[in-house]
Amino acid sequence: MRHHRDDVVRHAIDVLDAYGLADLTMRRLAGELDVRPSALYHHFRDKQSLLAAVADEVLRRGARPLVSTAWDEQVVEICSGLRDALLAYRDGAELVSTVIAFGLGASRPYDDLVAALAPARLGADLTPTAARTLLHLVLGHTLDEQTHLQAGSAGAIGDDPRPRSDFAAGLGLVVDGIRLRASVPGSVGLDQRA
Amino acid sequence: MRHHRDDVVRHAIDVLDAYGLADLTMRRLAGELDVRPSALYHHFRDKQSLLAAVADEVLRRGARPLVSTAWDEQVVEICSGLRDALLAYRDGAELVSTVIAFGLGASRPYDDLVAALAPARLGADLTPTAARTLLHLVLGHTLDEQTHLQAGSAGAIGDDPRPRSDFAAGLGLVVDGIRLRASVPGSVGLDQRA
DNA sequence: GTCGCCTCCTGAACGGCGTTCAGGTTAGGG
DNA sequence: CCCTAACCTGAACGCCGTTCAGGAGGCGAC
Repeated sequence: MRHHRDDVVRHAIDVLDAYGLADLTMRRLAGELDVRPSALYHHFRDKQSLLAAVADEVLRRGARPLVSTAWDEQVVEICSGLRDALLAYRDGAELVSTVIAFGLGASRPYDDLVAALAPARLGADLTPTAARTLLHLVLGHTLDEQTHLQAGSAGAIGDDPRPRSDFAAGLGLVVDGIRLRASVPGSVGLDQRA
Repeated sequence: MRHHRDDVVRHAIDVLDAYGLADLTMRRLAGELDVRPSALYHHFRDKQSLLAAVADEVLRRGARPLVSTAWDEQVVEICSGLRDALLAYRDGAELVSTVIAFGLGASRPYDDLVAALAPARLGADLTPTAARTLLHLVLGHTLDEQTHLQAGSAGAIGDDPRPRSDFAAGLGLVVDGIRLRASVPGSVGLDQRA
């Protein structure tokens, strides 16, 4: 049976989730598609491009529409949604982190953050900095979290799991820092429990 | 000539700086030491352990004593020092990031941050969270920065370099967020330019 | 002085990886 | 029905990390 680009990406996600990023190899993926490895190079220039497409698909599947109107709540939504998307597949955080680090794709979360931060009217050119800071926090934290989760679910112990809502706490830290520089205060002043 | 563990680590750093992490291979390192690859396995159980030792040495070489007394200034010192250490060698940020992510070593910066944050008396168990948040910021940012720096110094253009003091701005964001939760306010209230 | 030990290393192999390329096959529109 | 483009094969290349049995060499103990 012959495949298209999308079939390859779909199967790649299956392999990723079943065997992990280290075992997401061109040969194994080809085997899963019942095809010779060289066939994959008809669809992707190299493995990096494949991984970029896989990362984009992981993010696409995890995408949710924003429901908040205040910029700070939107930021929290985007970051939490990104974390959920990364946790949805084995090694998702590692995959997306490397793709972003090499600048090959997965730029959607950054763009969304910049858009959400725009109404805050941060001073100078602080908006990209804030967006990157948030992105680094989410990627780093989720990578940590996922590594420890998977180390725990395998036999390897010796690593205490992360506290329950560590993510929310770290994110709150950064959002507060951003809020201090905002000309438009977001939802601060409203009931924080709302 | 026969080598010790430390010779191997030293040469590994040379190879890292000259050829990059991707080309820091057991075979190339062995070649540089004028030795067969299998000889390296007398000194290190596997490549991961080697990389952990290399990361530790990179951090050790970059270590500087703290000069500040206020906790928030110490935090900035530690983070800036870490960034400098990572930038001192090619792919330093990528190396240390992966070693930390896999939990194989390079725990010094985290421990230092926890120690520096202690006097702030953050609520609940927020100290480890704050330390990790800072660490993720520094690692993520520096990885970004170094990637773009090296992409620029190679022929590959198309990527705008990061603004000059983007790092300090992002760090300030997070430190302010932490300061909001501190029972001991650090150097706030003193002249910020001091 | 030589014996034995411990450290360091060799030589050779194993299985796996990403990637290339010339050429075969097949589906689907004109 | 044929042609073209999309898709794939088969075979190879040069890397990689890692293992293992065994050889060499310095050095302290006797």
